[in-house]
Amino acid sequence: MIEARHLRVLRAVAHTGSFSAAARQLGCTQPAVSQQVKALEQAVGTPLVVRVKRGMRMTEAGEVLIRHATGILASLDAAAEEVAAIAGLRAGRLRLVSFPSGSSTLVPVAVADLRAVHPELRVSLVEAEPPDSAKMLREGDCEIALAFRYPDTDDEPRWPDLVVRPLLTDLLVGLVPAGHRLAGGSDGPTGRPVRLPDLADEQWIAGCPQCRHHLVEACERSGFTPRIDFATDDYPAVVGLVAAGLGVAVLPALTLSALHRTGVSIVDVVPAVRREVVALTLPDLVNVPAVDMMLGRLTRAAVRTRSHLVRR
Amino acid sequence: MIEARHLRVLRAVAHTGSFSAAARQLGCTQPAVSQQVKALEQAVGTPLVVRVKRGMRMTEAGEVLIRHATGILASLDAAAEEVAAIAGLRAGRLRLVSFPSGSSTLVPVAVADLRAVHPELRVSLVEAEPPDSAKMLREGDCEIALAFRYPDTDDEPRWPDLVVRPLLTDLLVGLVPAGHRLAGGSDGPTGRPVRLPDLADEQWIAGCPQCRHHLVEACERSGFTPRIDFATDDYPAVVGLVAAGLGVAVLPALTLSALHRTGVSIVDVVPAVRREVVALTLPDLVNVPAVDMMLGRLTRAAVRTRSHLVRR
DNA sequence: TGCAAGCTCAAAGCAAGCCTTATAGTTGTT
DNA sequence: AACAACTATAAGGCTTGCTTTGAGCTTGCA
Repeated sequence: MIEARHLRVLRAVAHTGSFSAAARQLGCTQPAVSQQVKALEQAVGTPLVVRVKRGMRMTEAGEVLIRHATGILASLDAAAEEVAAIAGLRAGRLRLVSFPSGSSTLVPVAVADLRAVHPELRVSLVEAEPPDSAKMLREGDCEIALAFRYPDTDDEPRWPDLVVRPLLTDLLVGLVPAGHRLAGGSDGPTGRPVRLPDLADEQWIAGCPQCRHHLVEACERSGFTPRIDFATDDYPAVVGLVAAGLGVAVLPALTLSALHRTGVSIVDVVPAVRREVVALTLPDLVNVPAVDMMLGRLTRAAVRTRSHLVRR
Repeated sequence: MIEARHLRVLRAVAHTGSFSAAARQLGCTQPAVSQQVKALEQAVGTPLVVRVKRGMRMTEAGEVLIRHATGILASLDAAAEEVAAIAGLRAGRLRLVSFPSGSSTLVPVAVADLRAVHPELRVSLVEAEPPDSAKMLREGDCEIALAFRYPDTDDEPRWPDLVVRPLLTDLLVGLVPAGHRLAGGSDGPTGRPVRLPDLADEQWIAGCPQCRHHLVEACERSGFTPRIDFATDDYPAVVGLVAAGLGVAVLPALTLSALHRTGVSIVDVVPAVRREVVALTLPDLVNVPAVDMMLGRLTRAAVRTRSHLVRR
């Protein structure tokens, strides 16, 4: 079986015309070259070089093999270079999946951050909610999935087969129309914290399915079932609906950080309800440079975003 | 450094989708595959396969490497096949150099014999006299050189650095015009043998330079200097000149075996003078299948030719 | 639910390959 | 004639590669 090492040695011999010179070029000793050539000759079943008084000469088989070797070794180098480019973040592609409020907050910051250092790395983004995003990750449709979980209600180790990198802890805040009896200011929770039962009689506007599901559970733990009149994934719409006085909402603060909040008032909710925003990836992928780098940038983005979030 | 072995393993893994299946395909155990993949991943600095629940999946770097690997391995196979074709005499080229009387007698028989078995092998022939033919061989201009030597006068080990394969022992015979006082029949030495001094007073027609040189030496050892009126490499011309009664000649029997010998009479010369016809090649080349095969065919041709030669 | 089969990984033992050093033999050069 | 350069060979050490064995895990079937 012909190995690349054989071809490298043969090429050096053909190029230099001597075993000793080839050894110097390859950075090894002359007997090593001698042995490799002999091994290759035995592998192909015919002599490749002929020792003539003045230096070496190739046999016909040797010439043929050299002609192939140059191309093969060039292809090998090209392959190594291309892989190295991917490993070195000078090329390649990284596929992200994120839930909507993550893709509008953490992801843009992290991607911009990464692009400043590695502009050649192509990053793609698809939106999906947590149950689906982990599935996409497992099926190889992306390398990193941003997801969230509600630690207090979900069974704790939620993705046992995945690498879970915590990014930030998001806080659920209440959203009431400006002028509402519970309203504070519009730029932050300036009014008194509200308890969920205080909102038992309100009309509700809910967000994404999982958030809605968790909201209903939280309310039921507080002793009432929220009357949900609207449910939409579109958070600007939620804000608009609340501002129009059509109801109240309890949303993750992260969803609000990228929105205009005119006409609404944000209030703290007690007891505090948190959801944990995490980045998920496959165990094998944490060693992929692009994945590792992006995870780091997401963490940095989370740190920065955290301080910009609606304050506790 | 990427080795061909790595690529073969990676290709098997990518093709089968599992380490175990790849091991079965490669004829080794599964840990061997696992180790090779790990070694390759370490060599390129990034994971190449990601272990997902159902089988294996390639990372982007893995996909890139696989894409190159198919081409590289195909090139390697093609190279091995081409070299094997040369080694197996299904292709390639063999360059012969021969002195004229060899190229008109031994070579055609041997080449035809070889071609019957290996029609794809291309054989080329160039004519050169012994001093030059050995030089061409040493300089790589041919693989086999047919040459001759006069054992009794030349210093015995004439080509100490070459492989000398004796083919046949050629006998020098006299050539006199039909009807000459020493003439016998025309198809063989039917007359009495002649001694060189018997020809001291004749006019001489000489052959190639080396033969002429040796002829002069032989005559001088017999006590006279031949009067050489004509000297030519063209042996048909020599026969013609003798037939025309312009002189006598002493030629190797081999040179006559391919010629019409009308008008001349062949006589033995005593004491017998012999030249040894040999095939020369470089020591390394005897292991080249085409060379080895051709040397064998030349030997067979010599055996057959010997019995057709003008008899003792 | 329990069991069997298949897959992967990790560790250890063994064999093979590779490289090195040292030596001898040649050739060409000073 | 001595010297320098080159190659082939042998022996030793070391790395590498492969196999075996055992364990953990998931999947599929009973």
